[in-house]
Amino acid sequence: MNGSRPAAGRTTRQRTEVIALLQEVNDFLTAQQLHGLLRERGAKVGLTTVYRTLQLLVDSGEVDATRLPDGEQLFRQCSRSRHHHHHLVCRMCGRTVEIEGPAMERWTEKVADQHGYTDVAHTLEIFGTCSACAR
Amino acid sequence: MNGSRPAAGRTTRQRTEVIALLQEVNDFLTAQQLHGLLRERGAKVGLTTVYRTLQLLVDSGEVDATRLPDGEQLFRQCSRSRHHHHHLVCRMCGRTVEIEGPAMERWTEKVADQHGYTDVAHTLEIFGTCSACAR
DNA sequence: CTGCGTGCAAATAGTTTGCAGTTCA
DNA sequence: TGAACTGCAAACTATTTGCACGCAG
Repeated sequence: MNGSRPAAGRTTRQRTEVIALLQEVNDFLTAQQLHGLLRERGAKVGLTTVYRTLQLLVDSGEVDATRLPDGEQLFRQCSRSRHHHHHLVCRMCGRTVEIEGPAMERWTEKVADQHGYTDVAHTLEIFGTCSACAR
Repeated sequence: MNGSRPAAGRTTRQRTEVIALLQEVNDFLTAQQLHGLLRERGAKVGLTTVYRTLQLLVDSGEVDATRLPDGEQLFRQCSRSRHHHHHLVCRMCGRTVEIEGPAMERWTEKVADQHGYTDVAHTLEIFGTCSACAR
């Protein structure tokens, strides 16, 4: 229903760096944090480029994007397995756990269907305080 | 764990108008749309006040807030029954259906618990195309 | 070569804040 | 009366866009 795939574009130094960092961190980061980290490690990448690259990656489905309750965007390289899942995020330290819930997935579709909605999608985020922060 | 309730504040003309409109519309609106509608119907309310009132209502739990995938905030007077629920939103026309899923609620808590997360909360939105828009 | 990609600065858009005047209790 | 509320304009923040230059293919 959505054959997005190519969207690769050129292989530039900055794109490589952004992607590399995303793979290393393997956690949610805002575009700004990402940009900051890149500069720290010496990579000369403009904030603009970070945004543009991220946008590209999200469009091609290589990166997941969410929003903080505060509204800022968070990016993470996780759909690498192209596998749909959700996140359990610590509201204190941000530690994230990937979770799945096939039953829940089915439930959302069933509900949407019962109300006559098609082409269903959903977003689910679970927030909590992780054991380390709770202490 | 959270006995929020009072937070009423003063009863002013503008607050009354905002609340009245929210009750009438009973659907998700952005602060700006709300402001626009208020002006149309002659109510003289400043955008600033709309934002401040909405913030107040959200804090006191009288109003629900979400975000468009685009990032803007949406407000709706629905937790009136103080009952936790979610929404099934048409991505075309915005038509919204309130839904519940006790089993799903329990599931999120169980998952969070298994990972040692406490003080759990979650957000879930289901997007789809309603029957009217699908035609 | 030649057009996609980059980065700076300026532009947006939504939301918040400072402050003086207004109003509810 | 006097603290809470209002509204305008200015401030902010995150993100986007215009444009000239540089580099991948």
